[in-house]
Amino acid sequence: MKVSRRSNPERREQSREKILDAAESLFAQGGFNGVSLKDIARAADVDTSLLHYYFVTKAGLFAAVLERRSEDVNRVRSQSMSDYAAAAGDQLTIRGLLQAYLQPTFDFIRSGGPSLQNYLVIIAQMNSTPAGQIAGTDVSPFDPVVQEFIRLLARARPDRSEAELYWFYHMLSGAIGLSWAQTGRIDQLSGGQCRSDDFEAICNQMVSVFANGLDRPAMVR
Amino acid sequence: MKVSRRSNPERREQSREKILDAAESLFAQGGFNGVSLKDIARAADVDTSLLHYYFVTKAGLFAAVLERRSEDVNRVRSQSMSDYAAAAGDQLTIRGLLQAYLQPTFDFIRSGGPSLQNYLVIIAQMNSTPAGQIAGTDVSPFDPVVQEFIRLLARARPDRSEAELYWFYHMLSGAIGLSWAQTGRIDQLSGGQCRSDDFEAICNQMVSVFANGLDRPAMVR
DNA sequence: ATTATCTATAGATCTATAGATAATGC
DNA sequence: ATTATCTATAGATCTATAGATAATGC
Repeated sequence: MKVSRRSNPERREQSREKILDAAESLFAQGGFNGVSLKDIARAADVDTSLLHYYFVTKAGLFAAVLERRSEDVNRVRSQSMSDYAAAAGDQLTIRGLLQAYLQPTFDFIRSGGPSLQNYLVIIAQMNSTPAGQIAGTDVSPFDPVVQEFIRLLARARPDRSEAELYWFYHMLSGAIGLSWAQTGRIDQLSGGQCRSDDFEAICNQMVSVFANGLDRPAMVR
Repeated sequence: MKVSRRSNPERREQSREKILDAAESLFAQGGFNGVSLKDIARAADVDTSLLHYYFVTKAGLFAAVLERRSEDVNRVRSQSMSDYAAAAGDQLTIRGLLQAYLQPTFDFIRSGGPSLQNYLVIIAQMNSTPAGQIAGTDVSPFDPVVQEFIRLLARARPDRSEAELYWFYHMLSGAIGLSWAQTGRIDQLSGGQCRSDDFEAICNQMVSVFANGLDRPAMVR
């Protein structure tokens, strides 16, 4: 009956992933404090002590969940933006930039499956959570890419102040976060005309509204 | 030493408020599951059992916190919108509507003190939380006012589809929620050029960007 | 007499650890 | 020999309740 014979690195990797998947899914549903290690262990079909063996503490496990996917998202975004910046040269437009910033992320979500979606639900919740509510997870791993985005915005619209551009990002970020959170609220409000998981529509609408939002001269009456 | 002599209704009211204030503040900081009844009791300077006496369960206390201020916010918004609608008649503009929807809320926040701000932090967190994460608090008390807002948007822009307007609200709602949450993230990103508690700036920027966002014809290339 | 408040505690659950067992390494 | 996994349990904490005490009501 000993069909397994997985190597130790294999066992380690597979167990870690199994635990991270379960944790990701449950943290997305219940938040950091709404889920117990026992819940996660049960979902991953291992014992609680194994979570401690690999991740030491609950906060360590949560941090590992966040770490696992942040690089991928950053890479996709960063790549798309620098491609666009290179192609556009001096002809940067807000619309083009927004498209380059948003499109690949939403494409990535759709192709990334439920794990990535759970990850983004967690990110979305953290995004609207006062810093320091969850121990040791205050810094945003996306900051460098965001700063690059804002630098490019400034190149496309040199007439706007930095503060205006940061506020613009603040609003955009709110809209993105709410979209990632997939709360189903807009589905209910609209009586089914909009669906929280219709990322293509969200992305198009977002590009359109925010591009227009910044394209006009500042403070038009 | 018996200086007190407060009537029973007074004692009841004052105790309830004291507990609700403490709960509001702590729930805002830690979320529903990040705070214990003992924490709240300590902050309110009463015993845990008194929380059960007045609110029966933890979920009941949370619901009471939400209930206490929702009417005020709704009234202020509703009033401002109908005033504007009456004054503008057939000349509704997106900018005017946004102003009417956003301005009084943000004014209210500034004049409302820390309790109202704590309340809105909680609302903001719930807004980007999957429905049903916290027991018995799935319905949004703001829905009727939101629907009224969207009806007026449709009157101002009859060329837009309902779905577009709902998506527009979705984005606006994300931006509002993130602002209420006061996470301090934009402060850090902008190196202090923007402040999460500068509600006047937020409101102005929001009116400007979102008004332009919808003012142009749909799907301009 | 009734309402508000506190004391004491049950019963469940939660994170974390020590130490045993099972599998792989070579 | 080393690494992965499980058993068993400590110690803390959490929600909730039963029942006693203190204050107000009239």
